[in-house]
Amino acid sequence: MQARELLQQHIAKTASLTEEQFEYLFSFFTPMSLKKGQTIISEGDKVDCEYFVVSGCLKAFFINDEIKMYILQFAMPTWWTSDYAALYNGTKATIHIDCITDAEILCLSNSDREKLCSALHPVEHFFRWRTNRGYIASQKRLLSLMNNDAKKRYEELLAQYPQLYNLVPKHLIAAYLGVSRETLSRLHTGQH
Amino acid sequence: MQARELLQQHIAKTASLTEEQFEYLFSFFTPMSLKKGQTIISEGDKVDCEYFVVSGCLKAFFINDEIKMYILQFAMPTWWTSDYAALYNGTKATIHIDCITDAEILCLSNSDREKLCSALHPVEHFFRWRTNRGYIASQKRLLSLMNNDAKKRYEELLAQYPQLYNLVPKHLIAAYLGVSRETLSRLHTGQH
DNA sequence: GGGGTTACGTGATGTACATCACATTCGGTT
DNA sequence: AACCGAATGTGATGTACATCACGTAACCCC
Repeated sequence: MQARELLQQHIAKTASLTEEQFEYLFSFFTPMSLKKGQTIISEGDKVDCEYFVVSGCLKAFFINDEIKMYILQFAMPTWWTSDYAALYNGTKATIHIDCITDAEILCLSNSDREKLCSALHPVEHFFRWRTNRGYIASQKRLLSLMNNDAKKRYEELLAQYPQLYNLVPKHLIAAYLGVSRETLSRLHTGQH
Repeated sequence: MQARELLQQHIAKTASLTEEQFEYLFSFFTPMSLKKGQTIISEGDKVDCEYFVVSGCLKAFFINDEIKMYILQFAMPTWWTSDYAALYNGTKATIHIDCITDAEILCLSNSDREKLCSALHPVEHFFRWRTNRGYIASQKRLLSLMNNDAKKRYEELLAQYPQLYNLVPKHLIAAYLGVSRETLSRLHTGQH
């Protein structure tokens, strides 16, 4: 599906925009094509944009002591990603974002988003709802991390996103779950 | 400080409302006085409202197998709390909220919030920013939970909210950090 | 298509934390 | 002041997971 059409349908789920309004909104987005392994944000970067994923899969991750990696988010089509702390506070990036597969994305700068939110009430509504869903998902993951062991978390993840099993290497799934790759390899959940 | 004044100042930080607009907004809030130990939301309840804390301290927590408790949030003055997953999805509550101390709160129903967001663009802006800050804080906590040991998390919590040390019992702090009360008691961070 | 990097599996061992058990202290109630 | 339950400290022991070490299989890629 075309980037434009995908974004339009995605927004239409929570906000009603006229064709003209969407045209205006879409004019602020910059499309980009990315190769597997390509970096979008590195720690220490100035962060200007957030990204809407059209195709492919990105990962947003944190690196501790240049040794351990923790994945905050796998970003798949229709998902948004960025270093939001850096983007909203105007601070330097503390996380990295790169491509797990080839990907197409749409970039929206922080200032353009704010301009759009001011200009079009429905757009502000859309972004409130989007953040809201992210917040709720994040709270849920927090609880799961405190309450469940590695095996349960793995099963939950695969139940919710079965496509991850074949799409991303296991050591990245381990980094998302917060366990070592060796531990993940020993779980044996009955999947193949 | 009066509830009304506190809410007004709180909102003014991110949205400009005329006195008249704020008057309209405030008319949708219902004040409540609560006693220490009093329950606001129990697991299984229908959730209609979110709550703005005027004074006192609440806790939002999850109970696993009727044994273990995990605290999602300590809600202090000018903080908002509810079971947002239940509130937004119209599902039954999966968490509990009660009072750690006597407290005053302002209640806003889900439908009234949506009504206000539609009627007043600046109010929608305010709620977008509020959720945004919550999302960023939640991501930060997720990283801290994966990346830091119990002692480091305890020190971070006390650095950010020193008042918690004397305000809430240690076993609740342990439940927030995701460790047992015994482990917390053995940390010895140099605090008093 | 051989060579090197990356992914994955699995044993041995170490460690942070949970759990159980019990003692002690604190805070509120009559 | 005396009491009782809640909160806290601390030892002994168990366990989930990390870490280290090594082997093998899969995937690029000149």
